[in-house]
Amino acid sequence: MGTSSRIQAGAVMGRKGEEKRQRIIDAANTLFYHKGFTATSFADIADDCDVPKGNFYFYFRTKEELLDAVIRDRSERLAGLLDDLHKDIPDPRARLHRIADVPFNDRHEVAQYGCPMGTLSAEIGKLTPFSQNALTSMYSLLLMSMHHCLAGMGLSHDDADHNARHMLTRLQGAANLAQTFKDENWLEAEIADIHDWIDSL
Amino acid sequence: MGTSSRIQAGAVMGRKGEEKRQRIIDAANTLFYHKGFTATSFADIADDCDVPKGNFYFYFRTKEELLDAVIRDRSERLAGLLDDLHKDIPDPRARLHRIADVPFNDRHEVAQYGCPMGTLSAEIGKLTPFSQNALTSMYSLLLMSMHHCLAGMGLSHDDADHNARHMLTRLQGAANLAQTFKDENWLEAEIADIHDWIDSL
DNA sequence: GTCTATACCTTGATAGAC
DNA sequence: GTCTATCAAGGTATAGAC
Repeated sequence: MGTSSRIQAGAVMGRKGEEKRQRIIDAANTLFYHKGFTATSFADIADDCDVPKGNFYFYFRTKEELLDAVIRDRSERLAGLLDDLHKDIPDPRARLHRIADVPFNDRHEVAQYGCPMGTLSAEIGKLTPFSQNALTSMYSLLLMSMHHCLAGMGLSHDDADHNARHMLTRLQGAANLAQTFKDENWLEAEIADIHDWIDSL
Repeated sequence: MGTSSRIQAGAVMGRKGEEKRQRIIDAANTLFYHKGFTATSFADIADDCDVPKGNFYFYFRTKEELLDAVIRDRSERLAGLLDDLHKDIPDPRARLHRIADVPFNDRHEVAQYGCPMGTLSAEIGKLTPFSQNALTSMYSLLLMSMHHCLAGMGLSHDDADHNARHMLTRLQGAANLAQTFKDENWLEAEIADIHDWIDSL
């Protein structure tokens, strides 16, 4: 948090400011997910977080900087989630099953809005390289977690690499098609297959 | 073509008009793919196709109608491509291999802009149900072609369903992640795996 | 430090001349 | 039928009062 505000607008904030900044990020996070980055306006965000839109520029110099903060915030949440799984579930295979279930747990939203990372990445990848790094490092978190599980299950380094990529690909594709067809069953079916595949390794 | 113009603006056009309408669709098609639907303005399209933007409304009542025409145009191209494959390659397994190679053949563009259908679907799915049907019927074309190949390879109806879904999921995920990482190798690696998988069926 | 008022630009869409 | 000129609305961003 201190890290991310350093590279944002040079603002020095008190406790209240930090809290307000977070409110903006939270509202933007949801709206970028539900409507997309380009289709979301500052007015939309302002309505949702009760901060006047003119005030946004005290916390973020541009819309892209807000996007960056949103992605970093998501990364931190994902890192926390993966950390928790790592602490709570020592068995690597069981843990991998739980990772496969992450999108399934949100299947209703995923069928409506797609994968929060995948849809944003698809949009941003066309627009600007600005937040490219933040996005790929977020995916790398997932890949590393999967890799760690697979290695723990006895796979070689190369095999773990290969299968982590494979698993992420399937999850991403399932999320995209579940959204396209507005059908959670697509996600459900493919994730069920992934569970079988994990057990076959 | 006659069919699609009927449901668009009530315009009656001559040969020149049809040709101009097609120029608009072609330019919009490329720009929606490269920049996204929301981020593409009529001014952008007008610049690329040498038709004054005010004139667009003679051919399409709204931007959404233009989008619809773009998707229908893509559908016709895909249907033609699949038809050609069907005529040229009678062996179902060989044909399925060729279908798997479709995104691979455009790997350079896919690594930059993602899957033309998948990225559009991810964006549009959040905005409006307007072109939902046109999009899903386009995916259904692919699914049916895959299903037909799989059934021809001796799989039961249910197995063919299941595996067509699985294959489409992998292709879609591979395209998304290739774009995210700006890395054609991701696409290449996953499609290589799909070829192995096809041969294992 | 925080927020209001607003500038300036681009958007999708329209009206009416040719 | 085709296109130019323009609209009202909404976009991001800024300047400056409190």
